[in-house]
Amino acid sequence: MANRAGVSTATVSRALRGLPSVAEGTRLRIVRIARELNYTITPSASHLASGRTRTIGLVAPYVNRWFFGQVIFGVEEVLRAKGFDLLLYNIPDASSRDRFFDVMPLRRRVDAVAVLSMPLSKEQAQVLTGLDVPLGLVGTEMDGFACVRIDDVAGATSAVRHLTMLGHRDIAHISGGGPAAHSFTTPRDRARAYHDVLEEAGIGYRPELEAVGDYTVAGGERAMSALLSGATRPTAVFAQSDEMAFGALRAIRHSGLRVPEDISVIGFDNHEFADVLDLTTVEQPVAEQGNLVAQILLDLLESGGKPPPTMMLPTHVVVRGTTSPLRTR
Amino acid sequence: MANRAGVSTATVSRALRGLPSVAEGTRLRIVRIARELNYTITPSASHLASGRTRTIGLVAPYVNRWFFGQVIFGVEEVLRAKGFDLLLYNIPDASSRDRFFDVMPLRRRVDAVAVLSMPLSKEQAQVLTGLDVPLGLVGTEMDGFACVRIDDVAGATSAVRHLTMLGHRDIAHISGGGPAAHSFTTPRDRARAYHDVLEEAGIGYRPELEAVGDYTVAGGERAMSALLSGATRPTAVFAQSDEMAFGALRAIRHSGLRVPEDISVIGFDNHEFADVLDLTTVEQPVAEQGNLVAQILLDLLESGGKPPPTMMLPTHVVVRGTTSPLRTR
DNA sequence: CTGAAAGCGCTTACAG
DNA sequence: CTGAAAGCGCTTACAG
Repeated sequence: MANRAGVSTATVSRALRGLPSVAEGTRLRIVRIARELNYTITPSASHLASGRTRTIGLVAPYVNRWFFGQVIFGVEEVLRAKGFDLLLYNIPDASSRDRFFDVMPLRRRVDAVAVLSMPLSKEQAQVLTGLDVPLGLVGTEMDGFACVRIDDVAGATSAVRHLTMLGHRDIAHISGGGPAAHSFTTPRDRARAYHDVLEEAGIGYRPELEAVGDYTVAGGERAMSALLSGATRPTAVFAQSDEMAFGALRAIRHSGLRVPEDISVIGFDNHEFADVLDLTTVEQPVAEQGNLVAQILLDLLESGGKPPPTMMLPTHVVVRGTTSPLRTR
Repeated sequence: MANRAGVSTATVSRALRGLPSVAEGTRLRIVRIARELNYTITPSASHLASGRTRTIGLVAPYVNRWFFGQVIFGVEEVLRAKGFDLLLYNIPDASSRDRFFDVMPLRRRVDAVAVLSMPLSKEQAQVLTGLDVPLGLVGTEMDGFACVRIDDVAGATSAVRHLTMLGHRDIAHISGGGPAAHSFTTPRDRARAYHDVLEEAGIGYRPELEAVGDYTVAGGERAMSALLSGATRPTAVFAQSDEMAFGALRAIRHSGLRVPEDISVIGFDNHEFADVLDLTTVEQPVAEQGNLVAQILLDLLESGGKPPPTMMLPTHVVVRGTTSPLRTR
């Protein structure tokens, strides 16, 4: 390529990267010849020489769930526009997670890392910090990461208040996260909001109105079935995710009860199917969180500096057909 | 690292890759020291020297739709197990597609490429072939690619036959793909099966019973609305995807009709929400197609050779609550 | 079983 | 504005 154009490889490199220190004529000629020869810079060689990979690592606990697909979409969109590549790591279970943090395939492979909504142990966070690249985090918060999230407390508060304002008092809660829930902000914050709203409404907390899902439809269905066979039948349910709310809808209808006449249901996320199933829910911007974290990482790469303060994106209740005022039986 | 262990870099390289030509004691010592020093081989240097990237490129038209999320999951799962990395490219629209094939960011970056269910022009296929790496294709078929797919004709045939066997004759069709449908196997094959089954059942084809969706819920809803306002009201509908079937269900219920009493609906895919919405559908293995294509590419990388013949995975009808025998009105 | 040496294809001071 | 040269961190014949 270089001798074909009659210049040194250094000049080819500079021309193709658009550095200003190349004569316009030279640049044009080199670019033309590069096209003719179908020549591309070899990224590995470039990385080795410059230290920059122009690649971002994306670590996700799931790639085949709606929320994560949306965030991945958002991240990829921004990266592609800037000519960055995306290396995707899916670590859906404990063993793959352990293996990932042990092997750390990201080492010397990426310029920055984005982690999608998942609980990280201190040790895991340290491994990432040890990469010595900008770190982003979506959906939760942690020291040393550039965080993009929603205010889960505010979102869940508005959901449960929606129910109390409709007159409901026997409000059940389908929580997420199981035993690890207390260590992860999402389930913890949403649960806290549920408790606080009941408290402030003078209703008080009744453990028999809580059941654990795992952010899946099946989990929500199981949780709702358990609630329905309890001593107090709730007149309303707050599910920590739409997927669990969908499961709850199924369980309620299976039991012969009607929504919202007998039981109101509100979810969280505004999943693409919330509209289809006419589910009242709390909307959060999802792809946007992906966009934002990618943009922040690219900025950090360009300008250096510390991670900016956490960005909180707004949520709001979308009222649809699964909630209605309490009817006295 | 090398001098820390008192050996040459060549030996470190050999030991860490587990080559047999290293004394056991030496290998153990090197591996231990590597752990202590948190040392990892720099992939770019390795690539530059060896020509192997241990990275697969995955090109998808969508990353935030159920089908694609499942396939990506399947591909990633196999790659991770083998220590390969996954570079993800999402090209959802014409402009990003053009740009992708023009810039070809995969060049000199990956050992193999998997393309997920999307129509490729001759030129685009040639660009990929020009990469000179093993190529995989999921969901459709093309020369030069290792293909993993289902038999769309067989799947759609079983769907439409399910309706004819229930006595339906006014069977509508919600097709996918719009104007480009004829150039892509998925919509074309499924449409052909619809026509053929009607033919063989002596029913014949009526254009007013066909409407175009675009594989989305909204598209299916629009298509169904159009069908309902047509001259002939269908008693059954075959939608080319579950997402479109979900939209159809909505449109039908909005119009005051009941499913399956007034209209039977069958979809295609067995989407995770088909069960939730009690939709009769044609199940296809999705993550498995991702597993398979990844495995084939890795095999090709190891053994060289030509792409194996197309693998066809089985489909079958899952009968749920949205289809029932024709009732005479 | 191990090492010295060349080379993979770039980028980056340095010099002019 | 451009080039020569060193160097990035590996792998791979080749030799022993």
